Amino acid sequence: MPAPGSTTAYALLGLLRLRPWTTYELAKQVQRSLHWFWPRAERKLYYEPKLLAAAGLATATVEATGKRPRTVYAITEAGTEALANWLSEPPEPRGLEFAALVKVFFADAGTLAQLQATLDRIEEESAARVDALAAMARQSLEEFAFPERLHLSALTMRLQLEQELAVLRWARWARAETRQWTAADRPGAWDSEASLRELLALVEAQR
Amino acid sequence: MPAPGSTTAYALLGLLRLRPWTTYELAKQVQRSLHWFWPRAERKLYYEPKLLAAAGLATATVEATGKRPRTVYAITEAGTEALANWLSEPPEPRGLEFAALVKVFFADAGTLAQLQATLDRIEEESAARVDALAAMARQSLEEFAFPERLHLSALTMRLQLEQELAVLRWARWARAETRQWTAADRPGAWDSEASLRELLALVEAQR
DNA sequence: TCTCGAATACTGCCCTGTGCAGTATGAGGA
DNA sequence: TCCTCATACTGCACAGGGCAGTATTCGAGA
Repeated sequence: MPAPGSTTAYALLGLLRLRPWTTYELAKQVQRSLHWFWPRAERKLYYEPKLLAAAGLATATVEATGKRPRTVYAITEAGTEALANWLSEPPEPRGLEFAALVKVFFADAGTLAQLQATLDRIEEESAARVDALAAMARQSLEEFAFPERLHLSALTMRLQLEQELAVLRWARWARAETRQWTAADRPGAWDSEASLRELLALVEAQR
Repeated sequence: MPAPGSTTAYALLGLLRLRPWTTYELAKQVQRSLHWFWPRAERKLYYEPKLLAAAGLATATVEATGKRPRTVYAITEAGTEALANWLSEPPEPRGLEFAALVKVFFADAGTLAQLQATLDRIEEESAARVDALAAMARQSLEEFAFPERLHLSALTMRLQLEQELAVLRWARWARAETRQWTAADRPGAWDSEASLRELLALVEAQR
C-alpha cells in the first residue's frame, strides 16, 4: 500500500482528521471550504477516499439508513502520520486559470465594447466572491463547526480576500483607464509606457 | 468542421492573428506569456493547432529546414472571425490551485515550524514571480516584439503583479502573526476573532 | 575540422481528473 | 398520499498532463 501522492488525498485526510465523514458530506464540505483554493470535481471526491482506505490511511465502514447504504470514512494512525509528514514536503507551485484575462490580452482582435464588457464580468465575479468570503467570515464569528481551527481559517480567508480585492481593484482601474481609449487596438493618448513604469515603481515600493 | 470550444484554441488563434508561427515557436511563446494566466502543457500546444487547421480556422504549411520538417500555422479569415466572436462570449470563472494554502489550512496536523516553512516557501515563490514580472515589464519598455500591443500587455501585467504582491504581502504578514503562536494548533494570545473582524472592515473599506 | 551539447521539431502512451448522465432511497411538508 | 429535495452513489467518454523517446540542425569551442 503505497502512500497516495496527490494533494487531494492529503486534503481529504486533513478533513478526516477533524472527524469521520460520509463521502457525500466530504464532497459537500470540500465544495464549501477547500474549493476556493483546491477545486476538485465531486466525482473525484467519491473516488479518492477508496484509495485512502486501500492504502490503510483511512477506514471505510459501510452503514445503512434504512435500505440506503452509506460509507463512513475515518482516519487511521498511519493516516495521521502521513498527513503530518506531507506538511514538510515542498508544496507544488500555484496554478491559475483566468480565461477572462486571455480575452483582455487579445482584446485588440475585437471592439472596445467587448473589452469593457469582459472587464465588467471580471468585476462582477470578484465582487460576488468578495461577498461570499465576507459572508463566510461573518458566519465563522457566529457559529463555527471547528472553533479550535478559527486561527487557521482567519489566515487562509485573509489571503483569499486580499487576492480577490486585488482583482476587484484592478477591474475598476482597468475599466476607468480604457474609457480613454479610442478602440481596443488604439489606446489613443493613453501612455502605455508610463503605465509600465508606474508598475515597476509599485514593485520597488514593495521591496 | 465545428468551431473548437476551448479557451486554448482561441488563445492560439490570438497568437496566430499576430503572425504565423511554427508549433515549436508557439509552444515557447505560450510558456513565456500566456502561461502566467492560462498554463497548458507543451503536449497540448502541439495538438491543438491541428484541430484549428481541421476546423478551417488556420492553415498548416509543411516546410523543411534541410531534412527536418516543420509545420507553419497561419490564421484564416474564418479564424479571425471566430476569434472576434469568442471575445463576446462570457468567460469561464477563474480557477486557482494553491496546494501550499491547503497545507496552511491543515497546519494544525503538524508543527509550527512546518507552518512557518510553508509560509516561507509561499513568500519565496511570489517574490520570484514578482521579479520575473518586473523583468518582463522592463524588457517590454526596451524592446517589444509587438509594440502596437503594449497597452494590452500593460493591462494584463498590472493584474498579475497586483495579485502577486497581494500574496507576497500576505505571506509576510502571516509569518509575523504566527510568531506570536505557541503551536500550529494553539495560537496562544493571538485573537482570531479580531483578525476576522479586521478582515470584514477591509471589505467595507473597499466598497 | 571535428565534436558535442543545445535548440528545433515533434509523436506515443499511460494516467489523472472532469463532466454529465443515470440510479435509487429517505425525509419532510402540502 | 404525493411531491420535492436531500442523500448516496456509479459508469462512461473524453480532455489534458507528464514523461519518455526520436531525429535533425546549429553554433561554440577544442
